[in-house]
Amino acid sequence: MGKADAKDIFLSNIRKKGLRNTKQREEILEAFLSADGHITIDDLYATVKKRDPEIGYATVHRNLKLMCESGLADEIKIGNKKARYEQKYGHEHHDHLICLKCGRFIEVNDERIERLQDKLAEANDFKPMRHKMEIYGLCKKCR
Amino acid sequence: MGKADAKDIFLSNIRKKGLRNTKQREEILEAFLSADGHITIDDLYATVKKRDPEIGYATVHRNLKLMCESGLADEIKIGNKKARYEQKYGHEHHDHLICLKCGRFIEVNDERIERLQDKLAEANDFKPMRHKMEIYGLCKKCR
DNA sequence: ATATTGTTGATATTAATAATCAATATTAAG
DNA sequence: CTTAATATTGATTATTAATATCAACAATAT
Repeated sequence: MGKADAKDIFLSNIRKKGLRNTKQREEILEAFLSADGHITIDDLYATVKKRDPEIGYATVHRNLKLMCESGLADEIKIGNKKARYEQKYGHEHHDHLICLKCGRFIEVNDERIERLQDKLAEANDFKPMRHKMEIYGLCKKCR
Repeated sequence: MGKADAKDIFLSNIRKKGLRNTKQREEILEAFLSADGHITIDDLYATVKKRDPEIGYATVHRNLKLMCESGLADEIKIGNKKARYEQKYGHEHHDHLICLKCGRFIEVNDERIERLQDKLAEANDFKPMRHKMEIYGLCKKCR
């Protein structure tokens, strides 16, 4: 579950689509895998820019989308705010508690809830594929 | 839980904010309370326009937001799609199963999940205020 | 080497939402 | 009823985030 594995996955997905590898692609991937938390495209762009000031915003945008398609990144959209991205490969599924005051994202997971969600879907003749659960409120520091 | 009550709540909230009532406001509220399901601003605008072609889009937009603030309407944002609004007053809290193929929204509720969500928040020293749970997949017809 | 075709980076476009503002309507006060 | 104060409307413009466009360039296969 190291960075190397994630890179391999990305590369093989790229190839599968008939796409090519480039130094920009590698730099952006490397930067994303080194980042943690829930970052925006702007955050990643700023990081990448430090290493290579020649890289453009569009390239970061495109490649982040590509990482999502490859299963390495996950997009989180809250209202009309900018989308945030988190690592997916080697990270367990989780949901979020989101502080309305400081904006902090707390990652949580509850197996019982997960099971009940599946049952709930089943009871409605619905085939669940993914889900999103966000609890908004006040975190430890802000309550 | 009739329409009249909802209107009273809206009116009193309006007044509390030092705002005024207008015929447009009443028409838009009436149209919203008569609509059902998960409608967009455009949907509501079209309905209102039939009764009174003079009413502008901005007015519908503003007043729908005002209904949200008054607790009569709830906004549902899915990705970058247009926001949808549903009635809140006199309607139980519920979550959604969303079909990825036909776009259908199925309203669901599970008390056990609700309780576990509260416990989950509590276990993280988090004060929950509202939450969103959406399960994406394929509905009965599309699976 | 060279032809092919995907990639990049600057910029333009799209789409949803919200802000602006002059004309108008509502409300309270005299 | 009249008037002053101020909120509302509706057309338009501005803002914001996300994505598309395209000429110059780079990666790949032959």
